[in-house]
Amino acid sequence: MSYCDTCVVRNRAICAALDNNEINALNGIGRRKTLAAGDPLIWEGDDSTLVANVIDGILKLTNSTEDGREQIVGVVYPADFIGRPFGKTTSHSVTALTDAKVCLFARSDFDRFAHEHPQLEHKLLKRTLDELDRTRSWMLLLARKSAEEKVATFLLDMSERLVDATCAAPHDGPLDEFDLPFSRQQIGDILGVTIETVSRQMTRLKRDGILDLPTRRTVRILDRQALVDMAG
Amino acid sequence: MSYCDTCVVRNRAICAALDNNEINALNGIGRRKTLAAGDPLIWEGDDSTLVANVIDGILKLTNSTEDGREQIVGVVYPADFIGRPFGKTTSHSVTALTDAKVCLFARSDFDRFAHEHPQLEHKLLKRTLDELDRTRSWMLLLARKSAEEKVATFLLDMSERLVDATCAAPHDGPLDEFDLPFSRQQIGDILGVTIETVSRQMTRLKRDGILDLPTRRTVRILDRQALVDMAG
DNA sequence: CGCCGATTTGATCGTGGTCAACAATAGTGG
DNA sequence: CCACTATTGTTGACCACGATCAAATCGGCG
Repeated sequence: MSYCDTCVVRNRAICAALDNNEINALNGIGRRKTLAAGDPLIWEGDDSTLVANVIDGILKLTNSTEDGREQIVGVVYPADFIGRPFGKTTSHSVTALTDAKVCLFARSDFDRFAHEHPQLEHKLLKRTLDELDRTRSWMLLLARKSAEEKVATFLLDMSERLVDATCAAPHDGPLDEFDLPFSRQQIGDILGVTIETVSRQMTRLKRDGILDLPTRRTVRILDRQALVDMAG
Repeated sequence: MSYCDTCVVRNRAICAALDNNEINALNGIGRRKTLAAGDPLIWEGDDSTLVANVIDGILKLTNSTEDGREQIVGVVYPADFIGRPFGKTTSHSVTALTDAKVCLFARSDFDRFAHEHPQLEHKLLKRTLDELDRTRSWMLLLARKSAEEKVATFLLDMSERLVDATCAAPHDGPLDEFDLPFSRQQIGDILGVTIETVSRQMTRLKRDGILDLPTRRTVRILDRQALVDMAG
């Protein structure tokens, strides 16, 4: 009897590539860990000794300059994979944004296991290729878009990404109302702007009737088309 | 007798994972293609029907907004892999920056071949993970660094990346003199700044005695430490 | 030599950063 | 449940960096 039997991401994480025997073997080398919001999991520049699957919660990947400027270079959701297998060092920090549960492996154990299970590597490869595409698209936003375009793009992105988080209704398509899993500071760190700029743009969107902001964390999209036009 | 026998990147590209029999099989589904500087290979949003290995030359990967702003999201060198296997669409354009030679595969052929050769997928996975790390580091630069820091970082990056291009001396370490494979416009597109800003920063570095710029494309680093300090 | 594209240089302007004050919300203990 | 505090978010004033527009200069090539 393994933890995995009851794992909510069993069929969405890379583990979906494995049959029951294999899952049991994997279970033998992994362990669960619970993180509180704000807890670090991996530090930038650490030796790469850990990899993990996200079971529940949201975590951020960050890079920082020596003088403390921080950039969020990725956000991981349940079923996503964390860490740098087959390599010596990790180039970014991983920190829980919400309370989170992860399934943790020693990198060396995972590397060995992956090597013996090509289907697992295949899943991981697809995931990594997807993530690379997403990351590259984000570069265009960071480098070329105005603050207005950044915020509009971000909100649209969220309304799509958070669909399975709110697994409530089986309707397709993006959400028109959702709770942001980020503070204003974190949104700034994602978009490469300051907290004040995020705030000003949000206020403006509300004033123009494109959004409603019932609470600080809640967003209701009133005019999606306007947002799309604005996203550039 | 296959093309691959004489391929200069045979032992550096992902093909290095294959033995001679396998290489022959791969050779059967690939073909060489020559590109002139400026030639496009793949268009953003195309159906993903091609993948390739770079044999010689340098190519850029770009994303663009509808209104024509362009961002270079990646640069590929000999032995690097191009394209999006196991997926439906490519999210960026690929264009030759210099005259180039590539080894081209139909995506479906490559996908099938890769599936049957886990060692190949493994190499590709490592490469993709490396590229993802590099891309994420670049996000910090795009989002948070000043023009001065961007240019300094870029020059240091070039002095390291171009080492094997100039396979002349067997000395390790970065180059202190090299020819940029990019125009000022392209440097701007990599750093997310305008051509004028690149030019001004370069001029300033020269005036301060940190660089010498014998020709428009040649860079000689006179004070590497100053550049490092400046890169932030 | 003369042409054309690439680059440099200069002048001006606007976006978003910075600094500072204020407001709202969440969290804590009486 | 409310007062009090700490934290987070909002708003305003000002300024700097880099964009934009424009002109001059360089360099390669016929």
